[in-house]
Amino acid sequence: MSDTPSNAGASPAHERVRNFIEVMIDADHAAGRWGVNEQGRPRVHTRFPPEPNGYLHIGHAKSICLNYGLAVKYGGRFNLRFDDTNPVKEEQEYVDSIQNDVRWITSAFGAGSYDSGPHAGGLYFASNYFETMYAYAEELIKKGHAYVCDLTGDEVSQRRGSVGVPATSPFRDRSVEENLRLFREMRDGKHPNGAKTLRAKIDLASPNFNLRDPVMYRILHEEHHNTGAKWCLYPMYDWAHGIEDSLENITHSICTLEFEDHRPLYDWFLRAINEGRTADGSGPWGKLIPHPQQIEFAKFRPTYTVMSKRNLLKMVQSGIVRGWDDPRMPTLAALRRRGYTPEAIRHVTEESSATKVEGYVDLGKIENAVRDHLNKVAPRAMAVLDPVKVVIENWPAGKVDELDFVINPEDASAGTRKIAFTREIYIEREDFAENPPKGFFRLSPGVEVRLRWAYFITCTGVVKDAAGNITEIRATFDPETRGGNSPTGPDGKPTKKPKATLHWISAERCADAEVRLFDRLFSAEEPGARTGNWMDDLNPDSLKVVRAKIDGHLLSSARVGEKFQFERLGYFCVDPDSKPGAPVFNRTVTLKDAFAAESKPKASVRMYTLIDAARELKVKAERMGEVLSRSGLAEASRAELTLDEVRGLKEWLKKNPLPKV
RNA sequence: UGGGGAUUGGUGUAACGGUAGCACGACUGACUCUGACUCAGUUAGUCAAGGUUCAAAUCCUUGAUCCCCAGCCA
Repeated sequence: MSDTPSNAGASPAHERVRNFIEVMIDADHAAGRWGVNEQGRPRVHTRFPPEPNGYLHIGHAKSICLNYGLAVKYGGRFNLRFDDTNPVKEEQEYVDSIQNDVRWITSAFGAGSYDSGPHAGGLYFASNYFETMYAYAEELIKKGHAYVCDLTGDEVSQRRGSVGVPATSPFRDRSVEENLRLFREMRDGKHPNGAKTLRAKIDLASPNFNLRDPVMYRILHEEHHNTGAKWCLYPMYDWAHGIEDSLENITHSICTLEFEDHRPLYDWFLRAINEGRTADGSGPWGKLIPHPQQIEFAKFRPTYTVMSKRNLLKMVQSGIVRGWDDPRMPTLAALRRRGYTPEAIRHVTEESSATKVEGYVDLGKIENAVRDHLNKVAPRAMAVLDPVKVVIENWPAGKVDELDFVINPEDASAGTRKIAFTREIYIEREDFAENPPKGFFRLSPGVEVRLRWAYFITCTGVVKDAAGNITEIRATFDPETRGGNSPTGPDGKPTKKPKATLHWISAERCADAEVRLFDRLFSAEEPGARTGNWMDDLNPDSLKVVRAKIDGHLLSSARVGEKFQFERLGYFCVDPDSKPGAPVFNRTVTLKDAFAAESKPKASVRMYTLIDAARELKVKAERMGEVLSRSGLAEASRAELTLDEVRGLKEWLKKNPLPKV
């Protein structure tokens, strides 16, 4: 992996550490498994296999980066495969959006994508393998490993058995001939939906319920987005998936943790197909087919959001958000629209590494990754979200001074451009205080501040309306400070050092723009943990729209998708809703704000409340520390504590143990 | 109560019988024409109890807690 600027999201630190999958690959390689590629490295061929039944979200991005990253790291290949075995839930719209999103995320590697470049393995559809899968199924019937079952779905459920009680099916012992005949009838549309299934004959008493004769095929008289009306018989995931991997000669079939107890089934199916097959193809069944290794890892779950397709769909359909790409959503389409970069997403997903530990990823960590990347690449501009007018009393009316504005202090090659300074300007309302609180060092009466790249000004007074609201600030400028530089004394050192530098906009040369300020969609780290209903934790203020004063040059030059840092405010991205002359900006993320953070109530202030809450946990005090460390989330939810508060509480308890009971 | 997983600072993650390290956060300070960035420093951890060993996060035993599993979804 190179360290090109486009690759800046990847820190060398975490590339040094191998995740458990890489450890496994290296160990397998040492044992001679999988063979080698052209470069003599372990052969690695991965895939990302989404079902096209929804939009991809940031959790999928982790899987994409993991799989694609492995291919890049080992000089292997990566396939995008649609696992489209259930026509009821799948749509072409999703097929299109997923391809777009996978291309976008993989672009962060600077090494092509699934369909171009050195690691392109190609684009595949499980539905294109239906014929082969069908042939393998007949083979299993002939080998006595599968049978047609006439039980209905309800009957199967009733007969599933339970812990220690085996399942039953009266159709288990049909002859091969009868099974074959019935299975062909199923394929030929002779039976209605649900009338019959093909089941694998494994073990009705298995403690692993997935092995209690799982269904391989169900009848679904349904149009498929790819195969149309050709089939009315569709394979189930467990039967289909291993075959898909095998046909594509995948080495490592990476999926999420909930499939761990499907792995025995994955292996059973592949072994059943390979039974009687030989390396050279001699014998009745032909050549052995590849048997990939299924590996499971924990999902990527950010705090302050919901991730399941069902819930995301509900938000879209109920109008909580404006669509799948509403910038508040965790979908990749939304993140892209909001201004996130694929490099930042890659960085944060890789930083959390592939493990088997299920946890949450702080949303703050994700936000931090975008800040880091955008700080390096985003050109600066000035905008005032909540303007208040400042009149420079000693600046001649009508005079315009063209000053130099540094486009990106982090990138000297970005250069400078001109900005206009005039008698009337706007500054941010929160940058002025008539009676400044302690620690406030922005503009207030009698105080001198610097205007970024412009002049030092000193506040001389305010103008108020009848209600006492400040409508205008009066100030004077210092002509010796042009460009924002202090005059220097005889020793060459600056004679003035204002404590604050404010952003500003010329009132005479500015433009108006809609700016959409997003906040987290939910007010709880784990929506629904408290009440069981995630809707209860919706943040009513997740979207705020303001009319802002922006740098005049942005009016004509800003293009959809373009990203800026509005100095001192955050990173912003031009939304597709923009019209010529009427740009719309999305706030991707704010800048860190140490002053604002300091103004928040300290955790210790609320500690007594927390102790009370802790007692209400109704857990023995002597076990409090343990309970909080292990099941803190659930208990805290019941006590309506936030995670931050639990952390504070844990620290407090360390220093002040509660009395033993 | 069956099966499958998991547990290391606030969070995430390394260490694979031999110095518990890294990143992020938080806190201090320095720097600064963004209260940003950057830099320096501080803070803080092996789920518990036994056992094996010169030596245990790592091996053994017992227990605790959390997650997943009885779709003709994936």
